[in-house]
Amino acid sequence: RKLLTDANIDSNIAGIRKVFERFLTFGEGPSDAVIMNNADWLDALDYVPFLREVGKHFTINRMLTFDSVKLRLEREQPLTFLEFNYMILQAYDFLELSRRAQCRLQFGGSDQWGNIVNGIELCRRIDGTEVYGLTTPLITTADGAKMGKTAKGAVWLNADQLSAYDYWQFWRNTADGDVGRFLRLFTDLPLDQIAKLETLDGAAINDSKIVLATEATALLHGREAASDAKHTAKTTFAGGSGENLPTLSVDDGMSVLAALIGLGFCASNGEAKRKIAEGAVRLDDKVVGDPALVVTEGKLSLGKKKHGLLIR
RNA sequence: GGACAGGUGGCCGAGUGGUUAAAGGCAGCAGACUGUAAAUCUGCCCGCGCAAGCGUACGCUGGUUCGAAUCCAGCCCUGUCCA
Repeated sequence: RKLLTDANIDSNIAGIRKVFERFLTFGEGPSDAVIMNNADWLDALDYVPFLREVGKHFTINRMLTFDSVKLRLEREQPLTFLEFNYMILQAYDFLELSRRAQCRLQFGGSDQWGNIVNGIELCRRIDGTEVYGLTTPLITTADGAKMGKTAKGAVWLNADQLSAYDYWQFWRNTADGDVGRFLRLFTDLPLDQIAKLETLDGAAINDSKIVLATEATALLHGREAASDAKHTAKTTFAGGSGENLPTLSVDDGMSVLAALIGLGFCASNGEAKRKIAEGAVRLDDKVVGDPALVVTEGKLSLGKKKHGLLIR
């Protein structure tokens, strides 16, 4: 595991906060959310007192039984003492959170189960407080892959990394078999409505995917951005040019290659040329065959899904 | 500190002097088929160039050689075992 610098950590905290602000209210009110930094207590720890007060509650025997440790050892992969301690520190975090902020529930992916359970035990043993854990299964797609990959890499929640339109497209391209499950997990729609949506099959399931995309996008980016994305997709895929597509203002004499790069569709001239040779590039729905073509304005497309507007 | 093994393209992994911009797999992109799905098939997959070609690249720095990912030296890092 890579060690992060303080500056990295600060920017990560800021990024996480930005995303969570979509869903939570941060502030001073009784039910408002707070972000706490475990460096506040971990940095101040004295090793020996920590071992005496916290370390005595952990047996190696028990730590070795947790999957995170057991699997590493079974595979004969190295596990440093630093990493081995991670479980104890996360348990201690729960204790501190329960003390400082009356935190009672720790929520995480199922891979965090061991860490969470250890925190629960520690709170009970040291303070006698009763705290709880809740884990969710790791979400995989119908074909068994971990979620988190999309056409452009990770599914970023931050709009700077992935626009609302691209986020909408991610959900729009959900595999058929995932639609019902994802509607339940990632939207707030009533369950009876979801039950209806997931009975659609064949081409009709596309309507369910549009609902999924719009609802999921509305939660993260707002209802308006979701509607815009839906509208853009509709006009774009119906053959017209949606007005919310990424745009690029073209300079005089700009080549189609430069335009493809400018829109972020291709990483290099070489890639852009290859795509043209493959017949993947279209300008106003007409295939572009000449890499030297000078573009002025219109809708530039790479493949079926990537579209951008060229403006003067 | 010692012995051994290893560090190759986003990842895994082959390659032990020229035919190596580097096998194969995964991931990714595109084309066909479709429903903006899945599966399948096909092509692509370091950069620049229309091209011939050029430039970079196999942990780092030097060296040997006409020629090095491949050989040599030193260093750094990782792992296993010993102290």
